[in-house]
Amino acid sequence: MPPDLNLRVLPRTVQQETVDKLRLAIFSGIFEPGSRLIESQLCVQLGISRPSLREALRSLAAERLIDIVPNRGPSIPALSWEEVTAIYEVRELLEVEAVGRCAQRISEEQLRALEKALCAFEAAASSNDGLARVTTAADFYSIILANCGNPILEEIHRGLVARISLFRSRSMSLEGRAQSSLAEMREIYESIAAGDEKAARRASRKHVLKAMAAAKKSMDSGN
Amino acid sequence: MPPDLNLRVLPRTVQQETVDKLRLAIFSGIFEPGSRLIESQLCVQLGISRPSLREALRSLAAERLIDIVPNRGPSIPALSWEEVTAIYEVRELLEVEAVGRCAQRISEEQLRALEKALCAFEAAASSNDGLARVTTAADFYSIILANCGNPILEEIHRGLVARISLFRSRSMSLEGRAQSSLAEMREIYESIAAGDEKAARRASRKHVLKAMAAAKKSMDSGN
DNA sequence: GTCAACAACATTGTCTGACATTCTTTCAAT
DNA sequence: ATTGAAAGAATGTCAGACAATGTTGTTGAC
Repeated sequence: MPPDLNLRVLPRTVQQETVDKLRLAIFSGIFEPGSRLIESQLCVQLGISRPSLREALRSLAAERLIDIVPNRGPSIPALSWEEVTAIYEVRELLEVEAVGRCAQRISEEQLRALEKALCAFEAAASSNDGLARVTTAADFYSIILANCGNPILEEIHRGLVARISLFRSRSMSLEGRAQSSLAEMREIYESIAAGDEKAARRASRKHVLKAMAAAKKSMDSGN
Repeated sequence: MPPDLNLRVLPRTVQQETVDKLRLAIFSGIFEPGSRLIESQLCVQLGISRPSLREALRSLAAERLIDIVPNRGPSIPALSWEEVTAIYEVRELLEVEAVGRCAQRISEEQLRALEKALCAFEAAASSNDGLARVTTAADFYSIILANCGNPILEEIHRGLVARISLFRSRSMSLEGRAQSSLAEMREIYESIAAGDEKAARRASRKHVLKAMAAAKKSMDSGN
């Protein structure tokens, strides 16, 4: 028997579907930060039973995508700027490392995929579709992280970025941010394509720092 | 009213207690890696109902402390060496950063606490109490991480170390590992005490690399 | 009118029990 | 020995219930 033929189709359970749906809902910002999630309401809206919902909520709480206070139930975290800063700092640490490794080891094929993702973001950056900007940018990173050679790094980075998804989408709709973001991402891409690890790390660090500055700006401007 | 007086005693729910108990049980290695956890058995052993147990299991799964495969249920992950390596690499990234930051910002008081933790580990290292070695070593890091100034870094580091707790305790009982570990930790402590960030980072990196080598050795030696 | 106590309501935490679906194992037949 | 089918075990999911806790609104006192 071929040893690693992973053909098994994982059945999707209600619990998993629910986690995915809620995660997406949180990303899309339909829940106000700080607002509470009422189990009974969610059950009706999602068409599932309370036990299934509660299991899904525990998963999300462990991912830090929601807070659960005993006897008060789940709510959307209202991140302070200190927390956001802390997340961006760790993100920088991980992302710079990932970009550096990626520059050393990415395949031709994946590099082409990365280029394609960059083009997609370029198109989105010029458009007015806020959602498209965020998702295409996410695709770009996702390819980099998938090629850094360390799945744990990838996993943790994904978790961190998820927690600040709202800030990212907000700051991405800041005047001019999409364009400068594009420039920074192009620099990252060029460095990776050239296999220049040092330059790639530099570009990546610059990009994260600018993203953090933009997030702060969007946060200060009240919105 | 004093604004930030966080006096609220968070009630502990059955679910939380269960998560903690199971986490501890996993750390202590009473479950064989790869072995399955049977809900009905755990319910009886923990004296709780299935819904509560299942919620706890979802939390642990999100922390990657257990695997859950649909229709097969939860099991203890059997980490491959590749995965362990990946975890150690990210741990290095985070821990080196934390140690470096800690060297710059730790208070006198916390420094004394760190020294005390080091002494506790020194005592444990000379003893034959395997559990004490692991816990005192964990205390030492925990103080460092708590003083790195970034709670996210701390949180993620804790999660990562949890996932390789078994390897850590195994390698710590390797002949001579505790003593060399002590020397490395003392070097870290000295650098932090001297406020020498560069040296602290160097010492930390060396320590993690040696720990990883020890883990590999203990893994290869079958056990 | 403002504030505090209290009652009514809403929500969560937890359990029991049930059933369909999906593994897993056993055992018989080829 | 391999295959196949049937029995058994375990999980996924739901419905309903009730106590404990939080929240809200009302009443009454000052």
